[in-house]
Amino acid sequence: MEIPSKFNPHLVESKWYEYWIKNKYFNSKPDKREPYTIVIPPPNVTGVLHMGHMLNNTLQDIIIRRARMKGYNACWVPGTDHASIATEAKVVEFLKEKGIEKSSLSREEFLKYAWEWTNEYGGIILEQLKKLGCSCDWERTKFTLDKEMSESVIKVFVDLYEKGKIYRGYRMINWDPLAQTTLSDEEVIYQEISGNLYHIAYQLVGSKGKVVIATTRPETLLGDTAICINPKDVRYKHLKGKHVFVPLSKRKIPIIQDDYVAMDFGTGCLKVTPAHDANDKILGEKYNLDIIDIFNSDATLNKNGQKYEGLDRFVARKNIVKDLENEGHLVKIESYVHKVGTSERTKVIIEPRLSDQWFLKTKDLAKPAIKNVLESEEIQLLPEKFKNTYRNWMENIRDWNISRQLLWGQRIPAYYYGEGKNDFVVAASAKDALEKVKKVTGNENLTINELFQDEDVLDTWFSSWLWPISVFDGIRNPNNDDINYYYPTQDLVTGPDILFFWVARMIMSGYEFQKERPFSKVYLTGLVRDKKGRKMSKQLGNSPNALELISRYGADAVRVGLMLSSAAGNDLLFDENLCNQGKNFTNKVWNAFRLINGWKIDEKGLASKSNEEAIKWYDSHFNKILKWVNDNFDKYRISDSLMSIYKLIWEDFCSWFLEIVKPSYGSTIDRKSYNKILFFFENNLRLLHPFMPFLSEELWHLISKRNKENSLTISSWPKVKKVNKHILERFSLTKEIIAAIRNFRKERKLSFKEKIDLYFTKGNSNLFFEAIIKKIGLVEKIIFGEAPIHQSGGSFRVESYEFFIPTKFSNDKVLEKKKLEKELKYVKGFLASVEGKLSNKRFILNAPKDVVAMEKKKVVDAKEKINSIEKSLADL
RNA sequence: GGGCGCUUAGCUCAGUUGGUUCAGAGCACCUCGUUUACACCGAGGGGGUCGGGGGUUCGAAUCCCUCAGCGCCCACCA
Repeated sequence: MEIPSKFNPHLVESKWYEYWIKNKYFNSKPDKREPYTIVIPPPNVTGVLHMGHMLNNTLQDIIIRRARMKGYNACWVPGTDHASIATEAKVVEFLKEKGIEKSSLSREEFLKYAWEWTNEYGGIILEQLKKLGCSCDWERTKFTLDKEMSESVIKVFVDLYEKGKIYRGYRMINWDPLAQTTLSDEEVIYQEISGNLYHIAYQLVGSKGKVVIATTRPETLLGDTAICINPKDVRYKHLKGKHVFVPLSKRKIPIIQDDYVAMDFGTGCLKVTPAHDANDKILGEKYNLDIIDIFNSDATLNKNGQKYEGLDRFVARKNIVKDLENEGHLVKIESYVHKVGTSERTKVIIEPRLSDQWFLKTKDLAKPAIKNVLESEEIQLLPEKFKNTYRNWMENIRDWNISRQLLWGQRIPAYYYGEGKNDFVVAASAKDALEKVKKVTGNENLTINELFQDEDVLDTWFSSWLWPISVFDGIRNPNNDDINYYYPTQDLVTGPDILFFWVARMIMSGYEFQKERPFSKVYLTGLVRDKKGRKMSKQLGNSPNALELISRYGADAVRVGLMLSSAAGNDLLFDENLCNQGKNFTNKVWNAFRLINGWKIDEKGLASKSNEEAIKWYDSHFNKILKWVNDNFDKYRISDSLMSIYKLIWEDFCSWFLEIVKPSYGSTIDRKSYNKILFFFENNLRLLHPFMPFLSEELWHLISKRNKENSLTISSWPKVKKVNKHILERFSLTKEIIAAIRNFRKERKLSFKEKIDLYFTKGNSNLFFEAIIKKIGLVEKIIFGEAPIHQSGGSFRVESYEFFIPTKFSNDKVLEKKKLEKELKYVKGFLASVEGKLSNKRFILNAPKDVVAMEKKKVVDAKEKINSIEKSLADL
């Protein structure tokens, strides 16, 4: 059988993925086994795979594949999120290209287009996850706008409303003028911009005096309904009770006093615009000021904007500033850096706006979510540092604005029946609503057509906060088999950027609706950045195409590349070199197989001594590493786990073990050793499988013919067996001796092919593996006893043992002398420092006994070594 | 403005309660090697005193203080 020297991922990836799917290895049904559940953070239905997804989903796949191998009933639920604002924006754009304006469509027409679009372009990302090798139970795929999912959302809304936790309020909200919707506070990103602070003079009514205020938003003066000063401000005592004219307008507005105004900022006078600033709104309520809204929903000025009506807010600002200047109102313009809220989705500057919105009270919901993360640690955040961030947000949580002025989403189930603002009922369906309205109004003749459902839809997060419950239909159908079996889930793997949007809210909903935590561990990944540390973004064009990466390096290599340096919570500086390292590794493993596969087996032959020794060692060593790997997995130190496996296979298995057991040219290997080697190789593949599912599965089947029940995907994770410490110590000394021999050859320019004799001046063969040293070190004879000092040659020391190798070179003595002297100097210095420590009485008195004993042993060892070196020097 | 975190080899990072093997790993680098698994390889090697300063201690990368730099989260100062 000819096997190419390079692993070709393209030939195996789709083959095995189809095989896994065909055999339903990823599918899960409740059974007697213990469940291990992960719900995917549903990507945006219109999204395409990017590096963040790759990182995130590789981690989940590693965790779930290992759980599956460990015998759990592993269930990874995939799905997508309707992402109302982002998707709607895409659909709007798409329609625009076809010449259709959203405003020209009815709700039904728009939704029809949106669904068509979603069905055509949505869900691509799930197909891409398959390319990565993700072992999701695809039969459980959910979409947050699926009928059942939406019904759950509506049920929860009605439920919370009836509990009095949802209310309608006329509030100052964050308005996105581009998307034409409100945003929750969390969706607003504050960005520092350099703007101007305009100092504007307002003319006092009935006097010649002026009042100068400072503002960053001069255009809003058209909505001013007061000027406010601090009552303690002596500079402005004379203004009390006066009025001013609003510049560019004939309106008179009062001067009010409130200690909210900071005397040391700006001029100490504040213009008050209750319609366009949250704090001004508070002042407005306190002093019963008028509210003048000057903006349309797209942030152009409305009729209150007078002659500026129809202009965009920023155009209006320019014009107004110019006019203020012309009319002598503009005192000065200072450049000023301040923070401005922008929309997370559309990036435009947020406009504070007063409007009717739906809110969810969160204070009570937050209580169990605080307690169980911060106190009982029923839910653990990894890494722990995020607990602080979480606390900070949770303890200052504000009510959640859950309504959005969009079409793509679950429509708010509030039905209006009258003219009044509060003439509405909340019900799961129009039919239920009608019944409720009849009850409320006593009007039995009402029909459904007379009810008007609220135009708004719910925030997307109001459906995704139910995700761990709703994917198992636990809201509509409590106590069904799935929810009882799979909930609570085990791990959630996601980015810290949605800790509040999503994670915290899932925790709240979990305790509220399921009375139980939604998951026990939250693994927060870092951001994927480029190697210069910049965020990956479309604008910068620094994000590699994920699929292209997979096709270039192979999925396994990319997975390994991503995992090689990604501790939880740490940003990952992604460099394609990492993929290359992953690819090299796949090739290394591949070639290890080729090597073993090429050996001729002697069915009757006996195992050589070196084979026996090597097998004993690898058996113990593997278990030592396995334990370490398991520990790291348990601590969610996934990249450390991988690194241990990487070194185990590359260094220990390939560079040491295989080199030892490799039959010399033309000879054979005995059956017993060979079987052991295959057994070890298989165990290596088991450890590798969560990280490199394709390569490992391919090799698993190449090693021997397997039936369906024997796929690596559903095989078992190795159990830790006993480790023989003595054997490990012997091998470690063996390695050191071999390294010393190699060094010796290199120093003396002695060929690596030439056999040597090795004198071991004391001790016995129990200290190391003789046969291995002979084979790997190319040693003809190992002689226990005094070195033949009359011969030319050289000595070396490993730990406190001394070795001697005779050579034919006459110049060896010079070399040897130099080397010995150098070594002597070092050991003497070392001895001096240890003795210094020991002569310190306080050290002897205070340090633990074993530490002191250790130091004393160091002295003895060092002295012995000095003796040995001095003797060698004398003998030269 | 408040809170949190980080600063260890050229790069990315480990260093659990201060004390054997505490100064480590991977990559990169240098030297040597056409050994029939792999040059996407093998063998060997150099490199940091742990951001600066101060302190506690017999002993500190590890604890405390301070300074500097970086990052994150929260917050309405116009």
